[in-house]
Amino acid sequence: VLIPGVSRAAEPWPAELLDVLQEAHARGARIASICTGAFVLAAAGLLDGHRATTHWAYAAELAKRYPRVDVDASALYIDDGRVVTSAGVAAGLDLCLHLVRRDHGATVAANVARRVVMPAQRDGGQAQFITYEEPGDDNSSLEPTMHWARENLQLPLTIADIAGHAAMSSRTLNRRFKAQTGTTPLRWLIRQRLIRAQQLLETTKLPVEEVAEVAGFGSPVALRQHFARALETSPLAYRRAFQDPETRIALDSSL
DNA sequence: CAGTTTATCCGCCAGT
DNA sequence: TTACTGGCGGATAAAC
Repeated sequence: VLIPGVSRAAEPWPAELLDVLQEAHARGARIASICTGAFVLAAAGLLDGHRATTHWAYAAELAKRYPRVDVDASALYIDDGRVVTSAGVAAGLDLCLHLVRRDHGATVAANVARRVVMPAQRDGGQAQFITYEEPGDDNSSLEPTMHWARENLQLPLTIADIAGHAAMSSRTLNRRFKAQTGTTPLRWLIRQRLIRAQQLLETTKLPVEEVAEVAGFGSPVALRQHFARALETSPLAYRRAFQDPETRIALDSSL
């Protein structure tokens, strides 16, 4: 069940709506909200005791009106298992893509992202204020460097290497990276490597050891640790779940 | 999994 | 004066 951004003028929400939401949640449905939709979920009590986010301009009010909700205004979206909330409308796209990735794997998500013409790289922890479009004509964009880094993931890239490619100091790279993407270079790099590893696990039969190497993790241990932290699974379990996305989707829809 | 080593991040600040 | 860069060092996170 997806609650989109709604006008706050519509409060109080119809009791029937809240009932339906609670009922859906009780029988195991996954509930998501975009932007101010989080207020509806909060009113239904579905966010009590959970971490959640909303548009940055409303975060303070949400936290104040619903003290039992752990509001994190800095996140793009927060997946708390059964309940998923996202920041402003653009972050809603990230949330939807995240759900696709969770259900169908990184390869399918990448295809969807390409089809709807959006970049597929943002994770939920990223800051809210970042735009999709690059400044454009000015030459301050880090896009070429990020592209280069993605092409060379298998190399043991350091921040100094990346800064070197961008022809600036590490200190400046850090600052500019944060301004343009909302994350730090290393976090971004690890996420790119994880996505690459996911795709390799889905579409190839390479042993985990080689997947780790090709994705640029220094060791299979590093891959497993990052996998566990970000995806809450192991590489092998992930492969088992997503090895053949077509088959899996067919099976799911036939159930 | 825990302990150690190494790399990254970020506030502060001086320089252009 | 404003806008930006980049070195320094300690807190913190990643790699080993």
